[in-house]
Amino acid sequence: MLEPALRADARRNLDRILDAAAEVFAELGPDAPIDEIARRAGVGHGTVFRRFPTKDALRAAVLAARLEEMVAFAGELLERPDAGAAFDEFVMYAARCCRRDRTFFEGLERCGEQFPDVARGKQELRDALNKLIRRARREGHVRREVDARDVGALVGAAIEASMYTGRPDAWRRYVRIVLDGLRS
Amino acid sequence: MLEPALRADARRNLDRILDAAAEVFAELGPDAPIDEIARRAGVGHGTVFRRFPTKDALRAAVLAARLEEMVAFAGELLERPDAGAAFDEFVMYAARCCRRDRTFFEGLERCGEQFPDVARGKQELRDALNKLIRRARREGHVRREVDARDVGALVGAAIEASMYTGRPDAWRRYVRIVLDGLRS
DNA sequence: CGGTAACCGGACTAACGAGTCCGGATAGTC
DNA sequence: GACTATCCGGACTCGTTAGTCCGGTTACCG
Repeated sequence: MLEPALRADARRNLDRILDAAAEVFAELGPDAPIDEIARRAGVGHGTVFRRFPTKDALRAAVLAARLEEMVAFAGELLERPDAGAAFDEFVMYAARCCRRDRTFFEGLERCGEQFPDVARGKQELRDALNKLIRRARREGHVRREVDARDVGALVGAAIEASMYTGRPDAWRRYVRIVLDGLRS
Repeated sequence: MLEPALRADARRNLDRILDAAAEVFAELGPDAPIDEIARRAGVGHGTVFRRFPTKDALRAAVLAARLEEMVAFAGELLERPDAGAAFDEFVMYAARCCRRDRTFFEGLERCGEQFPDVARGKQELRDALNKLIRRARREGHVRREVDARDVGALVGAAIEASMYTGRPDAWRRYVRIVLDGLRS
């Protein structure tokens, strides 16, 4: 980044804001009030708006960071010899991400193509996941017509489902049901 | 109901409000503004509030009506000889309901136990669905530990998922994947 | 240290949506 | 057709939240 080196206090506050935003969005969903984020970051809300012109921009920044992590992890899994296990592991990992942050999935859709970082992250994640799927398919571990979008959607759905039912521990079971369904 | 016979105009407006509410909630989600409902019903919003003291109450009325329909349909399916097919058909029917109205599932959770009509409808639906599941299980059509809550949540979530992905036509495929997963 | 550019926070505006209320209109009754 | 209980709609209040702005403060650099 070619930002002209943020002043030390500004840098610190920016980090705090990002952390707080991730936390608050995760807890309260994508419509969480900015004031709550500022409060938790120990900062006036004017400070939030100087860094991020709109709430959408802040959401996008949080999402982009998370996407980057996921892409990196998917890359690691592509090195694993057992394609089926790698696929399953990624799905479980993605499920945990969705679980930690119910904003994640909904946010991805909302941010549309408006934010280049998010758009790029989405594309990279899809590409990586598609590679995992193709490998797993060769081993008969995933049924034909399924692709990254489908898997993403269904996993997100399973997590939301486990929230809805008031059985937050059911998520593993639900993800496994979906994995079985994906097999054929 | 022992309401002392609504005046003709009042009755007409009440019906319009309920229709409009169902339509608007379906389109805009459970946070849809009351003003929009009033506008579509061709009525001032004061009129809406006289019938339903809060937005929650209006939502509850819409939900209760829908639940009643679903319970009736489940009852019919229990007469069918082929338990597996009946179960599948109910799931597809429920999916169509969720699809028509994205408020439906989320609304059910929000309305908690606050509204007796909704609570009763939920219970009746769960009971009926559990009967369908038990019958289907005897035919090996549904795996062990699954119950009505699980099925409802997974189906609802699968529908939402198909919306998110920007592939609104994928819902049949997703529901089928879930059904396969439920089989074992 | 002192000067200055950058930063901070909170008071402010504007928009929006839920719920209240009352003056005027209307349906039903005799 | 007139009377009255009921209903209607829109103007109003109130609370919430996104986004703006500026007076005061603080970190960096020489």
